[in-house]
Amino acid sequence: MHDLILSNFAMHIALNDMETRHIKLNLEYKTIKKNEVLLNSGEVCRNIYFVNKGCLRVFNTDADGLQHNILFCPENWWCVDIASFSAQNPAFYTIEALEDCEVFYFTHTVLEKLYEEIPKLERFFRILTQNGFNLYQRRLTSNLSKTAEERYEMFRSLYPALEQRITQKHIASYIGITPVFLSMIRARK
Amino acid sequence: MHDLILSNFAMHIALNDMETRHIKLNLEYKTIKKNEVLLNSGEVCRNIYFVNKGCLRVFNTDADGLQHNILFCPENWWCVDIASFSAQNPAFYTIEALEDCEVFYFTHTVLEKLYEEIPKLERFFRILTQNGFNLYQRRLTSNLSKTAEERYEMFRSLYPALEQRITQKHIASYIGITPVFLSMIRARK
DNA sequence: CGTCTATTTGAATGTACTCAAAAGCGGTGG
DNA sequence: CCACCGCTTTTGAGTACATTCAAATAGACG
Repeated sequence: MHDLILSNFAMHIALNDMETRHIKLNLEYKTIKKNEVLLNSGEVCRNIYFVNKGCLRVFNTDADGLQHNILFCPENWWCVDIASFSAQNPAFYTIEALEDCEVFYFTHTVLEKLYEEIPKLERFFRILTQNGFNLYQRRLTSNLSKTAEERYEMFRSLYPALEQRITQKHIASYIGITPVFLSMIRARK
Repeated sequence: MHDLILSNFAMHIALNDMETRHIKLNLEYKTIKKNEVLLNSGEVCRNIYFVNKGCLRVFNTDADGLQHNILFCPENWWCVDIASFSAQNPAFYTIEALEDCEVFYFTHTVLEKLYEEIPKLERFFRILTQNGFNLYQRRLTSNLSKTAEERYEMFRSLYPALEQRITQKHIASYIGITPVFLSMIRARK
């Protein structure tokens, strides 16, 4: 049951048996249905989620009521509103299930305690944050320099399996165009 | 001389006299001339810079040879290609001085050593990375949802003093439009 | 003072959006 | 299992936002 998340930790840190057991004990688990909301914009983000099965999306709703997806989290991804989680203040983003999901999560309180008990975990999440920082920096750069068609191709190579699982309207929102225009891009191939 | 950088540390961590002295001893200092390059895309980013005076820009040059600014670093900002610095592999970005500058910096080797000696520093840079992560996430969101004119207003409110110091062409590149179009936006006010 | 670069202005073009209508698709209930 | 409803995708026409190219003007720097 914990295979995926343990292999995820192992990507950046080495945990011994005792640490592994301790982490498992502190890890919560839950299943959520498609369209269920894990975090609402305006609420405090109390948990950091690991997607074991299914797919989440992170989006913001702008002043005109339009939704903008900034991230998809399929299996093996971590998902959180980092600003809200780390400062425990109201979230800017909403997190919602695109499919039925199974997630593990740490509450903020538990994670702070675990940082003391297993300092390696702090390192793990620092690396995760760094990678995310870099990912967004790169995406910002490509949004500044590339056309919608090129961004669509980038999405397809970043998430090759995901295109079949989520609707075009969500992909369009992620790359920053209207669903109508995405349909036109796809038509001219 | 160290006033600004010490107050910057104090924003997130409390250092005692001994730690402060130790950090000062490990901190390098240098002055650079306008247009001088601190890091070239393709080189390994060996240093993490703190801007004490002047202003740096971070940009990437795309396949067509066009430059795209992703960040300005005036006084009191940290500046680094985080992916290159943390993994010590070739940088994606170039860092260049927009004005004559004074910078402090840690080399990668020294910082790794300092993390062991003063663990609070690891915390400091984790928070810095988190803030940066959040900043880029927000900018990505606003680039997806706002027009050029709105993004220009956002730039002005984020960097109020900077507009007078840097050229329009660099601002245009930062908000992702051509200098010509920025000039038109400014004209219709 | 002259040269080089940045900015402005104008016209033509292209990229992406809005609005509207039709077609496709998935889930639900009879 | 089919019919219906709601949502997504497609298609088309007209429009707005932003770009390119070109030329003129202004500014910065040696």
